[in-house]
Order: sequence, then structure tokens, then C-alpha cells
Amino acid sequence: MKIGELAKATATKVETVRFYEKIGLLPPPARNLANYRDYGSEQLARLSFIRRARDLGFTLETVRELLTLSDDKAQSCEAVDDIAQTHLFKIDRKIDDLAAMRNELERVVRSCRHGTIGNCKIIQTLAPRH
Amino acid sequence: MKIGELAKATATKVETVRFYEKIGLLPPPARNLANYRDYGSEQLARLSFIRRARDLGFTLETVRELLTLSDDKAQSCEAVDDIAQTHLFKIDRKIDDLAAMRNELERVVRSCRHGTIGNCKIIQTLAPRH
DNA sequence: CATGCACCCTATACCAACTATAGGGTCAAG
DNA sequence: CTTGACCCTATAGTTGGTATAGGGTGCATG
Repeated sequence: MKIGELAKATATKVETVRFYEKIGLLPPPARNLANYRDYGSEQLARLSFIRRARDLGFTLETVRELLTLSDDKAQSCEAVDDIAQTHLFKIDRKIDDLAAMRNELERVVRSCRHGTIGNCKIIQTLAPRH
Repeated sequence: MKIGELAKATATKVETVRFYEKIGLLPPPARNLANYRDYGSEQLARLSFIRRARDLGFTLETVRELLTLSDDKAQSCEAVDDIAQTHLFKIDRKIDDLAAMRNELERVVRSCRHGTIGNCKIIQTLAPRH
């Protein structure tokens, strides 16, 4: 499988695949006679794993950890569970922060009376001591 | 006012103030004999504006636009309103995306039966064709 | 008067997680 | 035999800062 096919199969950009290889997240694949990267199903599985973890918002460093952990089938699931729990809390906090920001912004937007900049409530809210 | 005082007054780091100057968001201030930056109340107001806009999640490029618009007191408020509305929609979408991610992740975490990696539902969810 | 300390200066490098660009090489179809 | 789609490497750019190196300034204390 060439890099373009792998990329398509995992909804990844070709450049990103090469980037993952460069940072050691994907092992360097075999090369064909033209020096093109040649991937097998194992690499496809690994990249799929990476993409799914990224879609769930894990950082690349955390993905690296998860990949390492997933290699040791006999080990306890605890570390993986911890990582996922911690990540869940982080997402919750991020949502809360965004929601607060959203409400504040909505308040600002609603206050706009569509006049001139001189009496624009949005600008006045941003500017100090209004 | 020295840079440290300005920074403290706006809850900004000194390095960030210099960074804003470098990218042209803050005009270069006067300098005292020791070549220290010397700020007045106008710069304080401008930096406050920037910080508040950033706290509401506007990008630096958008802050730049808002600053330009806010200079023309006679102009219509419409452009400002548009920018704020658009930003509000973006935040809403981001919250939705995060909420979807959160629910998916929670599903994964809840499925964990705390066994070994070999039968870890979290790992299995990440890995393809489980 | 020296010395230490907090503060200031510039310039440059680093962070995540890619994305884009330059300047080439390969290969199959028409 | 040339055109177009794909591949290669190496390097720079993106956003919004943060950190570091290597120096200068200014005030208080010994």
C-alpha cells in the first residue's frame, strides 16, 4: 500500500502520515524500488488507532503512551483507564470554560443596538472603564 | 509606567506585551533614558481591550480588526456586530464538537471492566475491527 | 563604595500538531 | 513522448505565546 492509499483509508493527509513517521509515532515502512513507502495492514491498524485517539482529543504524547500500553496484552488496564478518565475531566473543564465564554459573548452581542461605533456596546464592553 | 507595571495591571506577562508590540498590535511606546519602555494610559486602555477580546476567544487577527473599527467612532456598528456574531457561532460549534467527543469518550471509559490490556474495552475501541 | 537583587533590554529558539512550499523523481495512459 | 497524478526530501510557516541566553539599570543594604 502506498502512502496515498494509506492516507485515504484513514482520512489522513499524506503530509501528516510522513509527520507521524518523523516523530516516531509510525515506524519507518518498507520501501519499493522507486523508494516509495510501502505499508502493510499492521501499519494501517496503527494509524487507525492514532486517528481514533486523536479524534477523541488525546494529544500525540498521550497517543504514544496508549500505543505503548496496548502492546502489553497481559498488563492491567488501569493505566489506560486513568489516562482516559483524566482526559475526560480535561474535556469537561474545557467545555465549561467555553460555555462561560459563550454566555459572556452572547450577553455582549445582545447588548448591541446597531448604532455607530461611538455608542457600540460591544466596543464599550471591550474598552476599559465604560 | 514600566512594562512590568503595565503587565501587572492587565494580567499579562511581560513577554506577551513585547510580543504584542512585535506583531504590531501595540504601538512602540516611548523610552526613558535607560531605554526602558514607558507606557501611558492610552496604551493601558489598548492592552486592556486586547486582553478582554482575547478572553472572549477572539483571535489576534480579529482583535486587530476590532481595534481598527473601534477607532472610527462615526462608522456603523454593523461590522463589529458581524464579527461578534460569527465568533459566537464558531464557539457554539466548538462546544458541540467537544460535547460529542466527550460523550463518545465517556462511553469508552464506562465500558472499561478493569481487566488486562488484552480485553481492555478502551484499547479495543481505539483499535480497528474489534 | 561594592554588591546583590529585581527589573529591564534584544535576539533567538521552542511548544503542539500539523500544513505548505520548493525542487526534484516515477509511472501509467493517451 | 509528454502530460498528469503521484511520490521523495528538506525546510519554513502557522497561532499565540513561553523560555532562554547574555547582557544593562537602579535602588537598598552592608
